[in-house]
Amino acid sequence: MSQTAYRTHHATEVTEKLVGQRVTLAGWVDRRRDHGGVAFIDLRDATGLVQIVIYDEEVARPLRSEFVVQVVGEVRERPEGNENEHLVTGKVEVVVESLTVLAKSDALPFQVSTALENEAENKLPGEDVRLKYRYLDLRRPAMQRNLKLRSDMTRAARHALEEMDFTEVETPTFIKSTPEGARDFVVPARLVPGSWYALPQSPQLLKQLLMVGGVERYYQLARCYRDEDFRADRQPEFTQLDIEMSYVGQEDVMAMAEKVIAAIWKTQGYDIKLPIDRITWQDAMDKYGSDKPDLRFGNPIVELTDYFKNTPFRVFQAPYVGAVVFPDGADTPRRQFDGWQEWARQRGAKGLAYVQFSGDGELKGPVAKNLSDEERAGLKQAVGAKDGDAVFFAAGAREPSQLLLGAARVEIARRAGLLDPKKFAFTWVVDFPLFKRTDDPDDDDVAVGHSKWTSMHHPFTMPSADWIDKFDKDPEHAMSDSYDIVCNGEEMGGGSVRIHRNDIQERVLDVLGIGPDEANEKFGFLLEAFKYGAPPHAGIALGWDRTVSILAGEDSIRDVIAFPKAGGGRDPLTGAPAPISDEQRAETGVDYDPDEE
RNA sequence: GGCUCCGUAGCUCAGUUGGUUAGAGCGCCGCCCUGUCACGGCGGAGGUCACCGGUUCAAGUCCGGCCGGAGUCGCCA
Repeated sequence: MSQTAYRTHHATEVTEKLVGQRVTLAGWVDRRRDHGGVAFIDLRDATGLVQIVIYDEEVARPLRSEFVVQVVGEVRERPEGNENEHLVTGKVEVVVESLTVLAKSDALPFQVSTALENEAENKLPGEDVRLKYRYLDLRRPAMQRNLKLRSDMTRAARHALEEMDFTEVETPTFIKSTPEGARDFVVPARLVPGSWYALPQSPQLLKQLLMVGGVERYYQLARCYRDEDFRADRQPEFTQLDIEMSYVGQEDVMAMAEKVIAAIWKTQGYDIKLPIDRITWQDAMDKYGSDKPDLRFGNPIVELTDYFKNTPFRVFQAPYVGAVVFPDGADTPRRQFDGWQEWARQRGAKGLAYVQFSGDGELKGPVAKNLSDEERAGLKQAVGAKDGDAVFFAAGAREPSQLLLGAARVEIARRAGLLDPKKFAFTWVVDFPLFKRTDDPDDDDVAVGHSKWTSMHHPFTMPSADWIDKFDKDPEHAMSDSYDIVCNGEEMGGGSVRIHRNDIQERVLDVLGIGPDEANEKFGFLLEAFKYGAPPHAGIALGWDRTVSILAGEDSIRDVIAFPKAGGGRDPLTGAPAPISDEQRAETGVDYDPDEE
């Protein structure tokens, strides 16, 4: 790193090579160890630590944690036996000639010392405290690493895309509300009282307009906004790596995306085997009870509907019966199985039926006695269990049962410690249905559509080739050209071939219950653009925060965002959101009523 | 909006069956210490047990309410 007005070197550049040289360093006092007569300071900068030796008590005594200091001194080898093998700079130290306090620090609300980073029992403060003092939290090496990782990934993605002749285009963040399904954040338009901008949930329609505009290969790190409730992996504003291409089909986009993903993972030394495996949406649901299966481990769901078709057990007389093996779970104490019941109830299920295959081959558990002799005899083979395993069952409607089993499958693996964050299992999920049934067609909150059908992806998704002529005759079975990229049970991103013809777009909208008037009002600009020669196009968007958190091995996307929001959209640091003055409010035109005057 | 969990010192937490003056580690302040590296020693400050009410001779502890936080379901590319 280069020399600046305040330093000649960074901390970790101070190694044996510099012994005998005079250096000037600047950084924080990470820790002070004062022995009276001699004192040591760990000086921390962006690169790491180096030990400073001070013989002058007057200089050492006033120093406190997180003081910003500039140190001039000579590099020398540490005395025999005083090396610190944990530090890159552990063979040397800097003997202070002069030390300047550039800035003092009050006592900290929590400790940020690097030394505490490696101690497992050192617990982080609560997230609210971390976010209130985010600038201190960011000094911690773990956060520094995450921000650097994110930057490295961004650079790699940009580089890979530029190599493939993509053009980065910025799209506006004050737009007309685009119907993606989520609630929009809106901004009052002062100059047009009573009117509002929406912040984009994604640049979907804008990038399609870019395709019409002749930008054949577009990408953007796009900030997106959705006004929905919170989760650990959800923020009201988030970033997508948004990509769109003209004159391509599904395979072209997937091949391109694989190159980008491989380049990103390569920054951390991982070589991803290409092409990435694929699974159909139906298989993912049937085998893993999820449209984003975690494939770091096996143990698929087994369907037993046929097996139990003549069962005497009333609970299993259902449209769907499935099971998932709980390896070596037979000896689980009753209390823990009760815990699983509670776990299932929290997910909205009535419970989680189970049996145990004890070591002597006997079938135990509350469900066992309800089964016929024949069912008991063949069960082990039917579900693929072995002696010593337990098996969980779900029975009822197909999809909720599969989702429950899928969640149980992951929970079993989690408790068994099989979810290694340093192992990455990618898969494409393909062959999605075009539509899904809405639970409540009369629900006013449904942003798009007033029929019993809603888009699985979004309303601009192209039906697959063999459904183009008939998707509106049989919406239930119609398939689409869309694809999700999944890693470790998380949806990293998704995309689709888009509709570029108004006749198809209108038929899709018709299925969704959106008539021509409503379509024109909401996105007539897109339909009009399609009148003037729209090339076939397709694209994908990667949820960038989530992608970074996966590669960083962080559970929460907040740990890879410099200044994330806390729950409820609060920012504990700045206090946003906050009330505005009456004057500000009046200027926004929020209270404008066209019927007055 | 539903469900679960949490709220005790600056931070992380303990606090038994309700029982005297509410504790620990780290941090902070003072003094001592010439080879430490999560240095050490001695001393000290720091608490409306989130808040309101109730039961009780007695409440951090039990009950009701309320506020705040986290997770999750609903919701959400």
